[in-house]
Amino acid sequence: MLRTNPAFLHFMERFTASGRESEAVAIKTFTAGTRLIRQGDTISHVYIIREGITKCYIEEDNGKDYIFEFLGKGEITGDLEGIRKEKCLCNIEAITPVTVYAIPHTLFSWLLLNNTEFNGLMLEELVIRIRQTCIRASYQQLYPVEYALLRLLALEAEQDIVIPKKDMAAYLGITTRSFNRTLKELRAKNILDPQGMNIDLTRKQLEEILRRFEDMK
Amino acid sequence: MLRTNPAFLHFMERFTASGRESEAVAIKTFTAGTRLIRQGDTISHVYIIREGITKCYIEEDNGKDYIFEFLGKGEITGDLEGIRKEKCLCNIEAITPVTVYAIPHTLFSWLLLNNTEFNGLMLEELVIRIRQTCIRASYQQLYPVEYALLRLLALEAEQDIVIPKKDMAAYLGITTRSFNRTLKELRAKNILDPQGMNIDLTRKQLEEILRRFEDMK
DNA sequence: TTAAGAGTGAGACAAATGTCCCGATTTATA
DNA sequence: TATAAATCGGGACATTTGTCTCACTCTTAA
Repeated sequence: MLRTNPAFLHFMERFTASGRESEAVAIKTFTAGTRLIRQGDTISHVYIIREGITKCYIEEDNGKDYIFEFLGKGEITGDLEGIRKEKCLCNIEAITPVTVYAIPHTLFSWLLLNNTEFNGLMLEELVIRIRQTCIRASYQQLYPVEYALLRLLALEAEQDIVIPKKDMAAYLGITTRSFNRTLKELRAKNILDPQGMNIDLTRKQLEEILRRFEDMK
Repeated sequence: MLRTNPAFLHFMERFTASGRESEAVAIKTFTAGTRLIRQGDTISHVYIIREGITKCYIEEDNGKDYIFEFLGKGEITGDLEGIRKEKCLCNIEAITPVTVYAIPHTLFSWLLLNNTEFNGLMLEELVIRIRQTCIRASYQQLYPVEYALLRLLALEAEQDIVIPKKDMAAYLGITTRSFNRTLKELRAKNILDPQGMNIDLTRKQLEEILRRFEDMK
């Protein structure tokens, strides 16, 4: 849900500290609500998030949004477009103030080709992304919304972040109305029986979720 | 829908023809219905499809299947597990007789590290896979089934292949009942050949249909 | 302090999808 | 060929999700 990549971040810290080719790397900041990348645009840089949280989403022609992931420290964006020169697939929007390393495509390609460590990190990142995207797509298609919602709440509690309802709904691919309804049903049922839901919830997570329910009242 | 990767296939043809390290590459065959890879297993080889069509799908605990893609010539599978040593994410099942190049993980890793062309092909493949998975997940979540189904039929017609209904439904993440119902509705709207599943439309006609649907909004 | 406006939650209804089941058709087998 | 078994399409109903709307709260500005 909120993905991070400490290894990538660490690499960039070392790389920028070591002068030389790293001069091309700029640091950019974005205020909350700004888009780092706009769907359909052609871009010339890859970003690696140094600080802050963004959402990665597609806007469909019918006006609906689908959020793929929330990206935090060390996550890379614009990489798909850096590898295959195509138009941007998703929007990347800052939901907190964000700082990034901006890497020009030329340097990005050079790193992929000449820096084994960077190349390996990139491969791993892509693999993780595919796995998570597949797991989520399947889960959301084949289980009732109630399950997916509960799982999302658990993740949110676990990572100790707060995501606006609108964004949660967009992440689940449902309307806020459905989101509210399901939330209400979960409350009414006193939720529990996580085992029946096939979700591993710790007592701590459950308590956190319940606490948040109270706040939502 | 049916993905292929001619560049990968071509690489393998050249590679196996050139002796040397390629001795480790074996050719395996599978009859229709057999699984090349079983979800949850630990594997030691990566496969590149030389001939035939497979389906790549997750089986959820509730017994439902979700098909991600149909994979044909030149597509690679087991690569995620070759890059990060994890248990298999998906099942890969032959739906026609299939022949593959079986590459041991040791050689696969070696190629990634030492063969720039192979590394590049792998990166591109992963990028394409992410793009397609994202586009589809979003589309299927945010548009009515009718749209997704029609699009699927168009793809099927375009690629001139026949996919069993059960698999089509699993690809769309719906039941066969829903699939049949939607099909019937499309027919009632004179969108499809009333004969049944066999689509008798040219590419051009299908495009016209899609355009009309856009207008219907 | 009040009034207009934005944002939010939920009721009522509509539409979409799943579940259960039966009868028709096809396939397999004696 | 005849009969049993399996498969398939679709009707009827239940459940889920979306749409529209309104009432309520919370600002903000006069």
